[in-house]
Amino acid sequence: MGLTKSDLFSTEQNELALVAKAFAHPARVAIIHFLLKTNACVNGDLVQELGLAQPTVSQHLRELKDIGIIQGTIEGPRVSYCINPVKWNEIKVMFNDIFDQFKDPSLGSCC
Amino acid sequence: MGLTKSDLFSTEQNELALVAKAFAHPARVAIIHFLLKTNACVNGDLVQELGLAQPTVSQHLRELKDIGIIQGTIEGPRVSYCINPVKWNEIKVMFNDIFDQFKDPSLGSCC
DNA sequence: TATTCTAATCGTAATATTGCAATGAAACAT
DNA sequence: ATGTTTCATTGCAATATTACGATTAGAATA
Repeated sequence: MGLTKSDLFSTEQNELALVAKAFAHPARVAIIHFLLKTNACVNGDLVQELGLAQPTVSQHLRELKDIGIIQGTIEGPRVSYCINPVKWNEIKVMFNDIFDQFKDPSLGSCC
Repeated sequence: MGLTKSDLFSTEQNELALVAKAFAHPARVAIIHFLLKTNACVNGDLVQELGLAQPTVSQHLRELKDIGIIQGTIEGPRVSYCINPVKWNEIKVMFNDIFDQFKDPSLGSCC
């Protein structure tokens, strides 16, 4: 069906799934990488960097913005995007919460 | 088009995107949560837990298995799934690598 | 062997995602 | 004002994902 049954799951589970989607496409990972490296950039730079058409890049940027992981400000005819520090930290905490929940059962593990 | 242009991106970017997909659906997050909590379980338990049909759960399990984040062993008529400790650690490192690449520009940030 | 139980697979329908050409909007320059 | 530059939006085609009913495969048991 392609329709996720969000109501079956907890708010945390839905939220994590949403945030994970930011990283779930290589183009968006590449955008995040680039933003981390340059600490601010514009759409045009990314079109060069990624090799995707301008509307495609713009769309990925909007998704990242909707998720909240990046933010943008208008600079004359350009737009500057950068990582949202607060959200970034929230996401980091969310993932580390999960990662740390796993206790390696070194004493006779499961399967 | 719906066709990801993987060849435009680096191996790391594609790999991270692939792994992120494990977390990019609330049902899979719920499965991971459950596996973390119980440290091993079977498909049937998950059908109860998730409220999704058995084939749907089975499909999500296979995706998680394909990604490598979980592993399963046959136990009579049942299958026991659990977290793959090695892969789990790899994924943890991958995400933390990215998370730690961000230096908060507290001194006059970007946008 | 026949039955039963559990989970995987197949087939299919519906929705989501990815990508781009064309177009639009906003700021700036001439 | 007209053109230019930069990015967003629209509209559409193609592929991917999600979900489930029906069926199949495999193991345990009667």
